[in-house]
Amino acid sequence: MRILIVEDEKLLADSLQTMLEKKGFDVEVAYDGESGEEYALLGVYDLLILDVMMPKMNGYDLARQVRAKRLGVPILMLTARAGLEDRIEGLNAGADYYLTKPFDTRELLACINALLRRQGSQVDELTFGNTALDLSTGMLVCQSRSVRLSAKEFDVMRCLLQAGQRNLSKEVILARVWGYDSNAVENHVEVYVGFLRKKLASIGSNIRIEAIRKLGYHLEVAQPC
Amino acid sequence: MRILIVEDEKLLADSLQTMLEKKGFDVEVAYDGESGEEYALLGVYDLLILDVMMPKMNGYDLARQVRAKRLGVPILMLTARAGLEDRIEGLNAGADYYLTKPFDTRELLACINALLRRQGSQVDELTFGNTALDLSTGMLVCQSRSVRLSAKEFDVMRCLLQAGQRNLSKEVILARVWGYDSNAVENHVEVYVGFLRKKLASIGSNIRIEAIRKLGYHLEVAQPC
DNA sequence: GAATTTTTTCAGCTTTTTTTCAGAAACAAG
DNA sequence: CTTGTTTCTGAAAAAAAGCTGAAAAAATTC
Repeated sequence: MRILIVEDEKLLADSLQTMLEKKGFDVEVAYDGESGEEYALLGVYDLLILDVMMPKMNGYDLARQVRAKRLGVPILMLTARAGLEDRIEGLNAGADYYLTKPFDTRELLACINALLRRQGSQVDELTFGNTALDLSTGMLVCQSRSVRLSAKEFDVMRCLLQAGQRNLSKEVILARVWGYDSNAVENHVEVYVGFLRKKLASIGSNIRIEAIRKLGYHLEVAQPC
Repeated sequence: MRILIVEDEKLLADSLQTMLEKKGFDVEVAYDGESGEEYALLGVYDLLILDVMMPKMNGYDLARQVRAKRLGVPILMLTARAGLEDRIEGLNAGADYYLTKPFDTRELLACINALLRRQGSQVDELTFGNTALDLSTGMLVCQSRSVRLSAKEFDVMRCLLQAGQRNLSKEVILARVWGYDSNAVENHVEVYVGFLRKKLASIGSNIRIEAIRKLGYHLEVAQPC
């Protein structure tokens, strides 16, 4: 997830960069409007954070340049100018959010998440070992390989991932996936665990679904023997 | 462009409605959280404007419900609660913008425009892969070749393009194209997806309309194998 | 009002998913 | 080692979801 910060207050820019990098973003910084434009127009970023008042080119004009080039990247305006007119100008120039300095770190992060979520570039997933279940597409992903899970496979896998290393009885899985009052039997769970084990193996996952007699299932990371 | 306002202060709600209708939007209003939820989950709106403090269900929970149902509709939170924690909760609940009362009409409009712009609702062309849908002529264009889409084909294609790589359930397509109260059935969507696939192929588009069982459809760029 | 286009309906087909079942394998206890 | 139970598994049947072509109905155009 690549973020470009365009901000002339070096101190603020750098602390922002540090903070966002800690959160796992890939951050680059430009210290004036013109070089900011140069970077932004590369079109490689998932989010732009722009200051308004900057040397050489202000944030509004930079936003307009970006939009004129038809780049759809979300833009977060970050500025000390709190006036109503400023906010309106910012939004009309093509910004997607207008945040006023001084701002709280958690609020900034919430904004960033909201903007990335909207772009669909934020994935929500459950992970265990080297494997992730993408909750929006129902794909089981391990490094570069992935398989699609059917609806029931997905439900069972999600239960297991939510429980993690904790144990889950077949009864509970049955109730959560097939419903409390269905007439499904425990063999259904066994069959689906079988399906899942095959698919996990097919993408080279190190997740093992471990059975414990009379108790149920739980996940483990396979030991390299 | 359909907007749903969920707001219990009748006076405010109605003046908002009037104002937005003057601007050419198609506006509906719900006066409490529960009926708001009912409307919102129909999936037919292009924007939700939610108050936070409401009888029966608050705006945060409503936003969470909408997101839980995987609806990507933009949400604008409109509220008197100006606190930092409130803003953060709102954004994390799934809102896209947090505007504090009292607000200026022009600012609200700028926000609405920003949100709709992001959805691609105000451009005159939607593109994906090597193919574009011209919204003014209803032509599907791929390089030099193009076909005209019928009205329904156009509506379905627009939904799909707006969602892009994100998934769209048949239910939502049905609601957006045929209306939530029509007696259209899911096979209609299947038939139209069939029509669109034929037309896409006929102009050499690299867009594939991918079906995912139980989930719906989404677009992909066909890989050159 | 005839011709054309668009939309709806529907039945049958293919594919995928889910269920069923019976036998094999694994395990724990005596 | 045997026994009884539990879990695993592969194959087959059943059900569900999606696709498609053709025809009927409705709307639009000329």
